Amino acid sequence: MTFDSATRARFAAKARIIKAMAHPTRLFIVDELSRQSRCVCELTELIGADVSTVSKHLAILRSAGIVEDNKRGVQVWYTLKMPCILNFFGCVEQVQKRTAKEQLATLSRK
Amino acid sequence: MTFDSATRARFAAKARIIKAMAHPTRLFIVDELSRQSRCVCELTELIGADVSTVSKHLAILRSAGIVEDNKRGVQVWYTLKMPCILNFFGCVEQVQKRTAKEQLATLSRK
DNA sequence: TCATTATTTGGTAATATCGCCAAATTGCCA
DNA sequence: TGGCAATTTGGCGATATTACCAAATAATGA
Repeated sequence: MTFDSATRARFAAKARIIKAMAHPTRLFIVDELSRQSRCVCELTELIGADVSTVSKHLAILRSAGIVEDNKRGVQVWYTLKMPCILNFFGCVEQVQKRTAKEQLATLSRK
Repeated sequence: MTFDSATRARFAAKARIIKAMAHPTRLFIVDELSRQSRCVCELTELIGADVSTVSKHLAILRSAGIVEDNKRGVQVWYTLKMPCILNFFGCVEQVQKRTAKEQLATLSRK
């Protein structure tokens, strides 16, 4: 397959969604939302960053289509909309385990 | 769960692996390697960027533990080491489909 | 050994991301 | 209506990412 501009655009669209997950704080948010919905104020409390920072992370996840917001009075509650995203964690952990195992092997070989 | 520094480090390590996937060219490489191993020269030809650029993308995937390189003479062949990474695509496509469906619904509602 | 090919590494300019502060917006209730 | 709390938006400086060019490295064969 060639990397022509249509192909490039297709991969760019997918990359945008993956990129939304590619940040420690946003991974934490997804993990947290997999257990329960949370309002911005709760997430901010848990994360310990400025509210505006948390709000922007949520906007990135929302615009990627990964989470959903809904307003209850003055609060905004966020929900994990695409739980299949959690499957990322399993593979990432496999990668980490394998890397750790190989590094051990490399060390003992010296 | 709180976002203390140990937790933060754990999520940062995972984010690093996901970030390695979060680029159109690198997604393309992973997709291509899922079909067959390729040398840098072939990938460069397919992608149509400078060799040094491709080499750096490969270094990112390699240091994340996603691909593996091995030298055959003057060429370096890359292999997909963690095929579970391909599962990302399925979920990403689900996200895209759902987003598309919702946008249609929103349009027709106007 | 010398030239050639494949790949990596160093450097740099352009661009994107991130986190905070300040200000704007929204909904609630006195 | 006025004020307060929750959230988002705008803006900015600091940092990271990306792509290219040039130069270094490595393996091959003449």
